[in-house]
Amino acid sequence: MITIATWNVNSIRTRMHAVTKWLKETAPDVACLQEIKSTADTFPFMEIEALGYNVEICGQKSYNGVAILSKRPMEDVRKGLPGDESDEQARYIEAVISGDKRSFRVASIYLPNGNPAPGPKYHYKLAWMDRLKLHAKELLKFEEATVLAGDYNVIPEAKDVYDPKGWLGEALFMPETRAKFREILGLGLTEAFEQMDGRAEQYTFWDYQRGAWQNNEGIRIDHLLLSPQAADNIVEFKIERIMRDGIKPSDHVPVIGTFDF
DNA sequence: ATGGTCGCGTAGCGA
Repeated sequence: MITIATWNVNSIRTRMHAVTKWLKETAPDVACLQEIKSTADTFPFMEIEALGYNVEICGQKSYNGVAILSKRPMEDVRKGLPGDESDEQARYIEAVISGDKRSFRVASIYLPNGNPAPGPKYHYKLAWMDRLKLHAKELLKFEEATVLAGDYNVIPEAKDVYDPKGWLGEALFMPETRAKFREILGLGLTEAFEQMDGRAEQYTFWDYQRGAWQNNEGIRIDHLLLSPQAADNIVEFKIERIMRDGIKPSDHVPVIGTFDF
């Protein structure tokens, strides 16, 4: 079995206490991280490698930045989302990893927030989603197991937000955003979340402000999107809600899929 | 009540 996690850590250096504890206890085979807010010269490679992980990053100073940590070697590492050579924001990295039964491709995605909407930031978000759609379409042609993991900054449905009416004007929940997300799914991807026995609400983010965590005012924006070959082999899906507690938590919690790869 | 909290980096922006 292979466990693949996605977690927006909101700065790798500030989060190292929680990250090292998590890598020891949860010990995912693959961890896709977002918002590392570091470049290679400030990323804590040594500490993470000492825990048995190979590390690949697409870094940026102060903002954004994504990484893939993998217990197994990574091949065909690609940094940056294709489709716009002028885009300098570090929001995409992918790699191919061998499981016991088959190899799989995994991506760590930090989709733009897009607020305020409308405006240039929202335009950038939608354009970025168009590029992701094009790239996902290319990846699906391989007909291989593919897991597109990350902070999508998309609330798919009303059930995924504590106050749907209050969020209608937000870039994360606007009809055009959700329609674009559905377009991407429409290529033939499925959400790993659909594997859950969906009783209670299942949020992945709670704002630091206004006691959002204490009041369970959360949203579900961290997703695992699966190619058919990955969806056929998922055996478990978990949201590590408990990670929102503790010392200096990220505002996001890890989301983890287990695959028979 | 136009607030509140983080992180980066040391002012003010991004989320």
